[in-house]
Amino acid sequence: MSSRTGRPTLAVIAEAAGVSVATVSKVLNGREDVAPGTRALVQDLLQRHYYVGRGPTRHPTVELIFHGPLGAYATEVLEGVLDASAQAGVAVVLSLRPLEPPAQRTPSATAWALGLAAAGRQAVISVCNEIPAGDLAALDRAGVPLLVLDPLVAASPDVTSVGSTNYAGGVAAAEHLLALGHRRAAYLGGDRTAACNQARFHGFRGTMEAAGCPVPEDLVLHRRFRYEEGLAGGAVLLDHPDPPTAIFAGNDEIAVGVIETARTRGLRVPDDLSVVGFDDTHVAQLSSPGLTTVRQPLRDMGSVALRTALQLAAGEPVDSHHVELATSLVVRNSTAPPAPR
Amino acid sequence: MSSRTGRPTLAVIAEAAGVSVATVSKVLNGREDVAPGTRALVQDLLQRHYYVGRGPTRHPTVELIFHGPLGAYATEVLEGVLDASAQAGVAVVLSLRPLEPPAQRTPSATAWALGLAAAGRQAVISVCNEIPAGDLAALDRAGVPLLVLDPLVAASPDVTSVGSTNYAGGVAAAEHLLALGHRRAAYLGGDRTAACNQARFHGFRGTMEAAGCPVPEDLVLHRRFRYEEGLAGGAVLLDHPDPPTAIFAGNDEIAVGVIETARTRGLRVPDDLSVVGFDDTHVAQLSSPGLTTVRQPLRDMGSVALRTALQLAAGEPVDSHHVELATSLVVRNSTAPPAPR
DNA sequence: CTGAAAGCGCTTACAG
DNA sequence: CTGAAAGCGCTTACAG
Repeated sequence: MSSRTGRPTLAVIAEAAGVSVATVSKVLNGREDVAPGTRALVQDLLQRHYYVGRGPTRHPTVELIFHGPLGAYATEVLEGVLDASAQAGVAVVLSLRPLEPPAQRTPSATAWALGLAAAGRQAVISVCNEIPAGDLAALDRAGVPLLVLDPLVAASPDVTSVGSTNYAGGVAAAEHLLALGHRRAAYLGGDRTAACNQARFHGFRGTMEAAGCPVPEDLVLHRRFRYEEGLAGGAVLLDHPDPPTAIFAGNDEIAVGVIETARTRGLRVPDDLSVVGFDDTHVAQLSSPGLTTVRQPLRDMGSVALRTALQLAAGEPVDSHHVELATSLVVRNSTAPPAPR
Repeated sequence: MSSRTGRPTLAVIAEAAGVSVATVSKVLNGREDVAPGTRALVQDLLQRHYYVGRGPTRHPTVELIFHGPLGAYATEVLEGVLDASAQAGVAVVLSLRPLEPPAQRTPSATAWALGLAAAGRQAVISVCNEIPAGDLAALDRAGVPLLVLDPLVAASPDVTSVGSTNYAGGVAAAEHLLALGHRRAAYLGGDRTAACNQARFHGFRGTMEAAGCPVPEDLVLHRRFRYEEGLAGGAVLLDHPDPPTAIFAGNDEIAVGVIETARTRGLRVPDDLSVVGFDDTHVAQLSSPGLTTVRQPLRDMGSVALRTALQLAAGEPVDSHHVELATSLVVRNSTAPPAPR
């Protein structure tokens, strides 16, 4: 019947419960001044009738924003966010917001942020981006909290963010290669300005250096986090008159590109060249040979991001404005001791 | 000021426009009985004040549902859906709904569908699934239209769906291999019951047969659309006493698995074995050698799906309860003439 | 084409 | 702890 009549109203519930509309309203709004028995009864009836009210607050949503093309990285993050959101009973609205010069952006940052607030977003999760100051201010004015996942710029105290231990990951990659006996290793990274890229590089270079195997400057390349850059950057490194015996790539896609370039030159991986990636996305598993890589717990990062975003939305204090989840080395078949000279 | 006062109300707009609240309400609801000048004025003011009203209908959303783990396939579909949704001004809520036995499902189909309706979903897009009859009926009762993208079961007139020309894709794969001179080809497909898998297989087998090169029954395997199945299924096919010179895989992931298995056996692709995939996702490009594959326009399918879903939501008639977008063969380096015997 | 007035669904300050 | 009553934001049938 209630399906015939459309959505149930408070009046219907009140009628069924034998209480006033006001009381039902109180239960709905979590007021304290309701007797436990009454509350339980009303809550039960609300459920039974699939009461849903109106307005977006009844159906909380979080906006998850990616800024570039979606790849294997996005996929893992997404699964983590969706897992946590299902548990929290929050819907996730996905959107793509390419990073354009502010002037070209439509709608303006203000309209965009107000639109999100109006649509009832509890919070915004922005993945892997250097969020424009304009957007940040607009979100703030609109009262929508922001959480940055895997921030591209060093974590500022103004912005809450979740990342992984990129520096430690770089250290682990170096230690692995050193243990195998490599003394001459190269770094082929992603965007020079990205904090994660910098941290990976510094962990790697510092560890190699401390072991007496400094990474020569001309074996360090910062490109972009893409397969094509692995292809091209790998070629540059392998063209070196004294080429490296191992290459640590800024992410898995770059690593797979390097492997492909090695292959086209008749080099065998790992016999003639060792390659280490970063991320441990699906592409690392599909790679041939299987890619030794530094695993980022992207799924967990997604889950933590969502939960933290909801904390911010609820006005609860967060433990720290930036947390990092642990990376770990996953050894597969793309690394081996260097070929004897 | 309006930011201080919270969201603007109709009264604010009416005041600013010098008309009554009733008139503003009419403009908002698209009523006819408003003078064009008045309408324009009010609409302008509504914009300026970022009027947003309340209730979900002001902020239309479409629910996009995936049923398995997200992979490269999902990524492409997603981008297409998001493209179209940005243009249409509709938010996309993403969710994962694993296909479990109905009894184990929480919440029940009814509660789930009513929840979607209550949250204001204009429509549901379900990707690649055999939608349980219970869900279907529940959505229907809740008044939420459903669109299936790449349906796993043959398109029934009750359900609107968007797919691609799988049969033609199978034909194209066969023709390509035949043109290269292959006479003994195998099929390593995905789920036997999936309509898309069946269509690919039948197009392939029929074309091979018509050319006088029937595909032997023991060179046909239906497994699942996964890399691991390519690994294992490829081994079975290559273990055949009279192994095929080419394998047509049900999707790219399977194809990459086959290539890997070939490699571990010292077979070179394409010299010793040709492999054709299906989908042309990112994994086909990352594959080494680059994978020859039948391209599904997954992005376009996503866009069409969203637009069609909105048509259904608006009660507009759709051209056909099922449309298929064209597949096309993308030739890369995993196919070549068979090695001379 | 416009708006006064009645009404709907909900919330809240307050009396009991 | 409960609910009558006032009020808010919006919609709509209807009079002009």
